[in-house]
Amino acid sequence: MLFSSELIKGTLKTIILKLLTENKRMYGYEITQTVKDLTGDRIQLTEGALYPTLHALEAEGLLTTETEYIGKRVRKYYSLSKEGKAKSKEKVSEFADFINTMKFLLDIKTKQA
Amino acid sequence: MLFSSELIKGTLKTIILKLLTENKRMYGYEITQTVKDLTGDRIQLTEGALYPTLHALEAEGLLTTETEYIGKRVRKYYSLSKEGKAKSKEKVSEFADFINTMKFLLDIKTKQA
DNA sequence: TTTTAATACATCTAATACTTATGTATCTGA
DNA sequence: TCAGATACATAAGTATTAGATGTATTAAAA
Repeated sequence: MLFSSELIKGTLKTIILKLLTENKRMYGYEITQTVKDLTGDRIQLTEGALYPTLHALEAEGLLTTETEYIGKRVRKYYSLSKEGKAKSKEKVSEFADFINTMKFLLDIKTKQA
Repeated sequence: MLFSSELIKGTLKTIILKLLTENKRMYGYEITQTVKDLTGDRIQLTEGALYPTLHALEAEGLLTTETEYIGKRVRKYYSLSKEGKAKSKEKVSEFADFINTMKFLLDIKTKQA
Protein backbone atom coordinates (compact mmCIF):
# COMPACT_ATOMS: atom_id res chain seq x y z
CA MET A 1 0.00 0.00 0.00
CA LEU A 2 1.13 3.50 -0.64
CA PHE A 3 -0.31 4.71 2.64
CA SER A 4 1.34 3.40 5.76
CA SER A 5 -0.96 0.62 6.76
CA GLU A 6 -1.58 1.97 10.24
CA LEU A 7 -3.49 4.84 8.69
CA ILE A 8 -5.92 2.58 6.94
CA LYS A 9 -6.59 0.62 10.09
CA GLY A 10 -9.99 1.39 11.37
CA THR A 11 -11.30 2.61 8.04
CA LEU A 12 -11.82 -0.74 6.36
CA LYS A 13 -15.35 -1.33 7.63
CA THR A 14 -16.34 2.19 6.66
CA ILE A 15 -14.98 1.74 3.15
CA ILE A 16 -16.80 -1.55 2.65
CA LEU A 17 -20.10 -0.24 3.97
CA LYS A 18 -19.90 2.89 1.82
CA LEU A 19 -19.12 0.96 -1.36
CA LEU A 20 -22.07 -1.33 -0.72
CA THR A 21 -24.31 1.68 -0.22
CA GLU A 22 -23.54 2.72 -3.74
CA ASN A 23 -23.36 -0.63 -5.46
CA LYS A 24 -26.12 -2.74 -3.98
CA ARG A 25 -24.08 -5.93 -4.16
CA MET A 26 -20.39 -6.67 -4.59
CA TYR A 27 -18.06 -9.61 -4.15
CA GLY A 28 -14.75 -9.58 -2.31
CA TYR A 29 -12.39 -9.40 -5.19
CA GLU A 30 -14.50 -6.68 -6.79
CA ILE A 31 -14.19 -4.62 -3.62
CA THR A 32 -10.39 -4.81 -3.65
CA GLN A 33 -10.30 -3.79 -7.32
CA THR A 34 -12.79 -0.96 -6.93
CA VAL A 35 -10.87 0.52 -4.02
CA LYS A 36 -7.63 0.17 -5.94
CA ASP A 37 -9.11 1.92 -8.97
CA LEU A 38 -10.89 4.68 -7.10
CA THR A 39 -7.77 5.55 -5.11
CA GLY A 40 -5.32 5.34 -7.98
CA ASP A 41 -3.56 2.36 -6.35
CA ARG A 42 -3.07 4.30 -3.12
CA ILE A 43 -5.15 1.88 -1.08
CA GLN A 44 -4.80 -1.79 -1.81
CA LEU A 45 -6.84 -3.99 0.47
CA THR A 46 -5.22 -7.26 1.35
CA GLU A 47 -7.28 -10.41 1.38
CA GLY A 48 -6.06 -11.22 4.86
CA ALA A 49 -7.81 -8.10 6.06
CA LEU A 50 -10.79 -8.08 3.73
CA TYR A 51 -12.30 -11.52 4.18
CA PRO A 52 -12.22 -11.61 7.98
CA THR A 53 -13.83 -8.18 7.96
CA LEU A 54 -16.56 -9.22 5.55
CA HIS A 55 -17.29 -12.25 7.72
CA ALA A 56 -17.36 -10.07 10.81
CA LEU A 57 -19.79 -7.62 9.22
CA GLU A 58 -21.99 -10.52 8.19
CA ALA A 59 -21.88 -11.93 11.72
CA GLU A 60 -22.92 -8.51 13.04
CA GLY A 61 -25.95 -8.67 10.80
CA LEU A 62 -24.89 -5.73 8.67
CA LEU A 63 -24.36 -7.74 5.49
CA THR A 64 -26.27 -10.48 3.75
CA THR A 65 -24.78 -12.84 1.19
CA GLU A 66 -25.78 -14.77 -1.90
CA THR A 67 -23.59 -17.22 -3.74
CA GLU A 68 -23.53 -17.55 -7.50
CA TYR A 69 -21.64 -19.67 -9.94
CA ILE A 70 -19.84 -18.02 -12.82
CA GLY A 71 -19.05 -21.10 -14.86
CA LYS A 72 -17.61 -23.41 -12.23
CA ARG A 73 -16.24 -20.61 -10.13
CA VAL A 74 -17.99 -19.57 -6.93
CA ARG A 75 -18.72 -15.93 -6.41
CA LYS A 76 -20.08 -14.61 -3.13
CA TYR A 77 -22.03 -11.39 -3.27
CA TYR A 78 -22.41 -9.14 -0.25
CA SER A 79 -25.26 -6.66 0.25
CA LEU A 80 -26.25 -4.28 3.03
CA SER A 81 -29.01 -5.33 5.40
CA LYS A 82 -31.33 -2.66 6.74
CA GLU A 83 -29.07 -2.29 9.78
CA GLY A 84 -26.10 -2.20 7.43
CA LYS A 85 -27.51 0.81 5.63
CA ALA A 86 -27.98 2.67 8.88
CA LYS A 87 -24.52 1.69 10.07
CA SER A 88 -23.00 2.87 6.81
CA LYS A 89 -24.41 6.36 7.21
CA GLU A 90 -23.27 6.45 10.80
CA LYS A 91 -19.74 5.36 9.99
CA VAL A 92 -19.26 7.74 7.08
CA SER A 93 -20.60 10.58 9.15
CA GLU A 94 -18.28 9.73 12.02
CA PHE A 95 -15.36 9.62 9.65
CA ALA A 96 -16.30 13.02 8.22
CA ASP A 97 -16.24 14.46 11.74
CA PHE A 98 -12.93 12.81 12.37
CA ILE A 99 -11.48 14.36 9.22
CA ASN A 100 -12.61 17.81 10.28
CA THR A 101 -11.16 17.37 13.73
CA MET A 102 -7.84 16.15 12.39
CA LYS A 103 -7.70 18.89 9.77
CA PHE A 104 -8.01 21.43 12.52
CA LEU A 105 -5.53 19.70 14.78
CA LEU A 106 -2.93 19.26 12.08
CA ASP A 107 -3.77 22.53 10.34
CA ILE A 108 -4.36 20.90 6.99
CA LYS A 109 -6.00 22.45 3.96
CA THR A 110 -7.78 19.91 1.79
CA LYS A 111 -8.92 20.14 -1.77
CA GLN A 112 -12.61 20.78 -2.11
CA ALA A 113 -14.56 18.41 -4.35
CA MET B 1 -12.80 8.95 23.50
CA LEU B 2 -15.64 10.32 21.50
CA PHE B 3 -14.23 8.89 18.30
CA SER B 4 -14.22 5.13 18.11
CA SER B 5 -10.65 4.37 18.96
CA GLU B 6 -10.02 2.44 15.75
CA LEU B 7 -10.25 5.71 13.85
CA ILE B 8 -7.47 7.30 15.80
CA LYS B 9 -5.16 4.34 15.40
CA GLY B 10 -2.09 5.18 13.45
CA THR B 11 -2.42 8.91 13.96
CA LEU B 12 -0.76 9.25 17.36
CA LYS B 13 2.80 9.75 16.13
CA THR B 14 1.62 12.28 13.58
CA ILE B 15 -0.26 14.25 16.21
CA ILE B 16 2.71 14.34 18.57
CA LEU B 17 5.16 15.37 15.87
CA LYS B 18 2.88 18.11 14.61
CA LEU B 19 2.30 19.56 18.08
CA LEU B 20 6.02 19.65 18.68
CA THR B 21 6.55 21.42 15.38
CA GLU B 22 4.43 24.25 16.67
CA ASN B 23 5.44 24.31 20.30
CA LYS B 24 9.16 23.68 20.38
CA ARG B 25 8.99 21.69 23.59
CA MET B 26 6.21 19.97 25.45
CA TYR B 27 5.84 17.42 28.23
CA GLY B 28 3.62 14.38 28.17
CA TYR B 29 0.76 15.59 30.28
CA GLU B 30 0.73 18.87 28.37
CA ILE B 31 0.33 16.96 25.12
CA THR B 32 -2.71 15.07 26.38
CA GLN B 33 -4.32 18.32 27.58
CA THR B 34 -3.53 20.23 24.41
CA VAL B 35 -5.05 17.53 22.22
CA LYS B 36 -8.08 17.36 24.47
CA ASP B 37 -8.54 21.12 24.30
CA LEU B 38 -7.90 21.52 20.58
CA THR B 39 -10.35 18.74 19.70
CA GLY B 40 -13.08 19.76 22.13
CA ASP B 41 -12.63 16.53 24.10
CA ARG B 42 -13.11 14.44 20.96
CA ILE B 43 -9.63 12.93 21.17
CA GLN B 44 -8.32 11.99 24.58
CA LEU B 45 -4.91 10.38 24.54
CA THR B 46 -4.37 7.77 27.20
CA GLU B 47 -1.10 7.69 29.05
CA GLY B 48 -0.67 4.01 28.27
CA ALA B 49 -0.53 4.94 24.61
CA LEU B 50 1.30 8.24 24.90
CA TYR B 51 4.36 7.38 26.95
CA PRO B 52 5.39 4.27 25.03
CA THR B 53 5.03 6.29 21.84
CA LEU B 54 7.14 9.15 23.14
CA HIS B 55 9.82 6.68 24.16
CA ALA B 56 9.65 5.03 20.75
CA LEU B 57 10.02 8.36 18.95
CA GLU B 58 12.97 9.19 21.16
CA ALA B 59 14.55 5.82 20.41
CA GLU B 60 14.09 6.51 16.69
CA GLY B 61 16.06 9.70 17.14
CA LEU B 62 13.13 11.95 16.28
CA LEU B 63 12.82 13.51 19.72
CA THR B 64 15.26 14.82 22.27
CA THR B 65 14.50 15.28 25.95
CA GLU B 66 15.38 17.51 28.84
CA THR B 67 14.26 16.97 32.40
CA GLU B 68 13.29 19.79 34.70
CA TYR B 69 12.08 19.98 38.25
CA ILE B 70 8.99 21.95 39.09
CA GLY B 71 9.32 21.98 42.84
CA LYS B 72 10.06 18.34 43.58
CA ARG B 73 8.10 17.05 40.64
CA VAL B 74 9.91 15.84 37.56
CA ARG B 75 8.87 17.16 34.20
CA LYS B 76 10.26 15.73 31.01
CA TYR B 77 10.24 17.98 27.98
CA TYR B 78 10.31 16.62 24.47
CA SER B 79 11.59 18.50 21.42
CA LEU B 80 11.99 17.62 17.76
CA SER B 81 15.43 16.71 16.50
CA LYS B 82 16.40 17.71 12.98
CA GLU B 83 15.20 14.34 11.74
CA GLY B 84 12.05 14.79 13.78
CA LYS B 85 11.24 18.01 11.98
CA ALA B 86 11.61 16.32 8.62
CA LYS B 87 9.56 13.36 9.76
CA SER B 88 6.84 15.63 11.04
CA LYS B 89 6.41 17.30 7.65
CA GLU B 90 6.40 13.92 5.98
CA LYS B 91 3.78 12.45 8.31
CA VAL B 92 1.44 15.43 8.14
CA SER B 93 1.74 15.50 4.38
CA GLU B 94 0.98 11.80 4.16
CA PHE B 95 -2.04 12.25 6.35
CA ALA B 96 -3.28 15.13 4.20
CA ASP B 97 -3.04 12.87 1.14
CA PHE B 98 -4.85 10.17 3.02
CA ILE B 99 -7.66 12.53 3.91
CA ASN B 100 -8.05 13.61 0.30
CA THR B 101 -8.10 10.04 -0.89
CA MET B 102 -10.68 9.04 1.69
CA LYS B 103 -12.82 12.09 1.01
CA PHE B 104 -13.00 11.07 -2.60
CA LEU B 105 -13.61 7.42 -1.82
CA LEU B 106 -16.34 8.14 0.69
CA ASP B 107 -17.67 11.16 -1.19
CA ILE B 108 -17.37 13.49 1.77
CA LYS B 109 -17.58 17.26 1.72
CA THR B 110 -15.55 18.88 4.47
CA LYS B 111 -15.66 22.35 5.86
CA GLN B 112 -12.97 24.58 4.52
CA ALA B 113 -10.83 26.41 7.04
C1' DT C 1 -0.01 -25.86 -26.27
C1' DT C 2 1.64 -24.71 -22.17
C1' DT C 3 2.32 -21.68 -18.76
C1' DT C 4 1.62 -17.28 -16.70
C1' DA C 5 -1.37 -13.87 -14.92
C1' DA C 6 -5.71 -12.78 -13.36
C1' DT C 7 -9.86 -14.06 -10.97
C1' DA C 8 -11.90 -15.62 -6.59
C1' DC C 9 -12.46 -17.75 -2.45
C1' DA C 10 -10.25 -18.41 2.24
C1' DT C 11 -7.22 -19.26 6.65
C1' DC C 12 -3.16 -18.82 9.73
C1' DT C 13 0.93 -16.78 12.04
C1' DA C 14 3.53 -13.13 13.62
C1' DA C 15 3.88 -8.39 14.39
C1' DT C 16 2.09 -4.14 15.96
C1' DA C 17 -0.49 -0.91 18.40
C1' DC C 18 -3.51 0.12 21.63
C1' DT C 19 -6.64 -0.24 25.86
C1' DT C 20 -7.12 -1.13 30.46
C1' DA C 21 -5.18 -1.65 34.71
C1' DT C 22 -1.82 -0.70 37.87
C1' DG C 23 1.87 1.81 40.31
C1' DT C 24 4.36 5.87 42.37
C1' DA C 25 4.57 10.47 43.87
C1' DT C 26 3.57 15.58 44.26
C1' DC C 27 0.69 19.60 44.46
C1' DT C 28 -3.54 22.40 45.17
C1' DG C 29 -7.85 23.86 46.68
C1' DA C 30 -12.07 22.97 49.18
C1' DT D 1 -7.28 16.51 55.36
C1' DC D 2 -8.29 14.56 51.53
C1' DA D 3 -10.03 14.41 46.77
C1' DG D 4 -8.75 15.68 42.35
C1' DA D 5 -5.35 17.20 39.32
C1' DT D 6 -0.60 16.92 37.83
C1' DA D 7 3.11 13.90 36.13
C1' DC D 8 5.80 10.15 35.24
C1' DA D 9 5.76 5.14 33.86
C1' DT D 10 5.11 -0.17 32.96
C1' DA D 11 2.60 -4.57 32.14
C1' DA D 12 -0.87 -7.67 30.64
C1' DG D 13 -4.21 -8.62 27.52
C1' DT D 14 -6.86 -7.57 23.19
C1' DA D 15 -7.48 -6.54 18.53
C1' DT D 16 -6.15 -5.73 13.94
C1' DT D 17 -4.03 -6.84 9.93
C1' DA D 18 0.02 -7.62 6.75
C1' DG D 19 2.09 -11.27 4.64
C1' DA D 20 2.28 -15.96 3.64
C1' DT D 21 0.08 -19.76 2.10
C1' DG D 22 -3.48 -22.64 0.04
C1' DT D 23 -7.05 -24.15 -3.50
C1' DA D 24 -9.14 -23.81 -7.89
C1' DT D 25 -10.80 -21.73 -12.41
C1' DT D 26 -10.28 -18.97 -16.55
C1' DA D 27 -8.11 -16.10 -20.05
C1' DA D 28 -4.35 -14.59 -22.56
C1' DA D 29 0.20 -14.70 -24.16
C1' DA D 30 4.37 -17.01 -25.59
